Amino acid sequence: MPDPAVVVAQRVAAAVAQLYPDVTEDLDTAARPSERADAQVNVAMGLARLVGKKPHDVAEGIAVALDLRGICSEVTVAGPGFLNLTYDNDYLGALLHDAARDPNLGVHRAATTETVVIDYSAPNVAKEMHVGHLRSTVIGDALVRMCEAVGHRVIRENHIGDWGTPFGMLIEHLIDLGEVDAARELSVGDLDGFYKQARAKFEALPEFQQRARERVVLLQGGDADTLRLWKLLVAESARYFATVYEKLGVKLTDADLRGESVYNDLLVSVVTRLRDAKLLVTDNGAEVVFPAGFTNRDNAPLPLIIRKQDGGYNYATTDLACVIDRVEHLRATLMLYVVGTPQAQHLSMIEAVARDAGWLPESTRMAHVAFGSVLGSDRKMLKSRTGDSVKLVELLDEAVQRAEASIAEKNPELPVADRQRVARMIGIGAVKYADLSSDRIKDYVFDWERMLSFDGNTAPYLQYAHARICSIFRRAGSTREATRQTTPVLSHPSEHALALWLLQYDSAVWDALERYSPHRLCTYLYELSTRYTSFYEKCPVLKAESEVMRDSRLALCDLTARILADGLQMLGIDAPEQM
RNA sequence: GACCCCGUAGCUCAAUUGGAAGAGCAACGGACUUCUAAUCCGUAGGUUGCAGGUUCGAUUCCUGCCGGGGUCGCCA
Repeated sequence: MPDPAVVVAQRVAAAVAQLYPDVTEDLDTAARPSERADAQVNVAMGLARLVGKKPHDVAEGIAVALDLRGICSEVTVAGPGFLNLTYDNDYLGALLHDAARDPNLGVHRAATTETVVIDYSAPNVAKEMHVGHLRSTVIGDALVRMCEAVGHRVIRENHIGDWGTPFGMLIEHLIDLGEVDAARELSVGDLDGFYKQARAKFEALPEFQQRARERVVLLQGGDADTLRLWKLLVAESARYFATVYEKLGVKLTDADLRGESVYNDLLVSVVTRLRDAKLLVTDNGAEVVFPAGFTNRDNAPLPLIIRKQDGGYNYATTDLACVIDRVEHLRATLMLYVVGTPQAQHLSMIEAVARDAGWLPESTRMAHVAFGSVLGSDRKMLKSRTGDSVKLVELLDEAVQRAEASIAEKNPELPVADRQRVARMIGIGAVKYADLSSDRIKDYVFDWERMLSFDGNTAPYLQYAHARICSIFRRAGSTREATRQTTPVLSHPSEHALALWLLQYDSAVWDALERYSPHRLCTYLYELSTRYTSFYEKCPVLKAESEVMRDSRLALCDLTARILADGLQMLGIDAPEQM
C-alpha cells in the first residue's frame, strides 16, 4: 500500500527535477507530518541556497509545477518557504479501504528477514523477581512482538542467573531444610525468604560457610548428587518465573530459558580462541583482553577479564560464549541486549572483543537496548516501605486490585466475572504502558494515580477508546467484517484528521522498531485515541445523517479499533471489549 | 580525575534521524433527556540548564561551563 508521504515525495522530486535540471545534490523532498497541515515539504529552503533564489519564490514555483491531482486538495506556501499539503479526502478514503482489507492493517513486512536474538528479563535462580526486572521483561517482550509483527525470525533468550558461587550456599541451605520442605517453600514463591536465610547462615556460621565453599567445588566438578540438587533449585525457580510471566502476560516460556550454565562447556574454547587470536594477555595473574579505546581511572588500558586469578570465569567470558553461540549456531543477524544503562561499558567491551576476535561479522549487528530506572515519588530508586526492593508479583497484584476498584466504581453494571478479567487487562496494561510510554533511556517515576488514569497517555485511555468502539458495534447490528467492504467518505474535519492518522500506522511501527523504542508506538496510539475520541464526540455513527455516512463511520471505527488492538498487542497489552 | 547518559510549561512527559516548540495533569471557562461524560471543547502557561559556534533554519550537530545520575580489573 502506498504511503501518501512517499508518493508526495516522489512527485516533489519530479517537480524539482523539471524546474532545476542542473541541481544534482541530494534534496530533502520528504513530506513530513505537520501541526499546520496534513504534511509539509521543506525542500525549498535547501534548494534556494543552491539556485540563489528566495526560498519563498522557490516554493511558489514548486507548488505550481507540482502535480498532485487526486492526491492533494490543497497546496499552499507558508512562512519562509514551507509547502503545506492537504490530502484529498477521496484519496485517503481509498487508502483506508486498502488498509482495512490488509490483515496487517497497512504495516509492511521486512524486506529482508532478520534472525533476531533478544536477550531480556534475566532473573536469578532462587531469588524473587523484583521491580528491577520489570523494564527488561516488558521492553524485551514488546520488541519481540514488534519484530515478529514485521516478519523477522525471533529467538527469545532468558539468560537466568543459575550459576556461580551463591549456589554453594543455596544448595547447602536446601539440604538443611530437607528437599521436600525446601521445594515446598520455593514453590509457594517465597524465594526471597529462602535466599535471605541462606545468606544469613553464610554470614553467621563459619561451619556453613565452609560447607558452601566445598559445595561450589562439587558443583563445578560435576558431582552427580550436587547437580541433582542444583537442578531442583533451578526447576523450582523456573516454575516460579513461569507464574510471574503468566501474570505479566509476556511470551517467555521455559523453552526460552538459557541459564549461564548452558555456556559452561564453551568457556574453555573462548579462552583458547582468544589466545589463538593473540588477544589474550596475562595481567596480575588474570587472563585478560585489552580492547582499544577503554581506559580506567588512571587513564591506563582497561581490561576485559576472561579468567580470574583463581582460575574461575566470570560474566564477560559467558557473554562472549553467548556471542559465539548466537552467531555461529543461531545464525543471528541482530542481537538485542535489553539491559540497564549501567552495563553500557561492559557490553561495548564485549562487542569490541568479539569484533577483534572475528566472531562478529560486519553483517551482524549488536545493540544495547538500554533503559533507566524505575523511581519512586522521591525520585530515588523505587523501594518498598521497608526499604527492600518491591516484589514484582506484589506490584502486579496491586495494579489489578486498583483497576478492579476503579471499574467497580465507574461501571457497576459490568458483571463481576467480567470485572476481574478486565481488571487484569487494565491493571497489567497500565503498568506495562507506563513503562513503555516514555523514552526508555530515561528514568521514570512510578505513579499509580497517573498510570491508571483515563486521561492522558495511559493504557486505560487507549483501552477505553477501543471499548467504546466495540460498544458501538454491539448496538450496530452489523458485523465488523462487513464494514471492510466500505470505502469511507470523509466529510467532517475530525474524520479527515482520524483518517490521516490511521494511515500512519505503518510508519509508526517501523519508526518504533528501528529505534528499539516502543514509546514511539505508544505516542502514535495515544494520538490515534485522541483523534478518535474527538471524532466520536463530533460525528454520530449509529445516528449518522445517512446510511452512507453511517457505513463510512463504522468503517473508520472498525479500522481504528483494529489498529488500537493490534498496536497494544505489539506492546503486550490486551484491549478489552468492555470496561 | 576520565568517560557515558540526562536537563523542555508549576508537575509528568513528547517532539519522525537539522524544519514553524506539543500533549496530559494541575488552574480557569464551557458541554451529559446523546453510540460508555471513565469523555470532549476552549483559555492560560516557554530565553528548551547557561555561554558560544556551524546553518537559510538548532530542543536536535560541535565546543566549553553548571546541575543530576551512572561507569571506571577479578560480583552479575
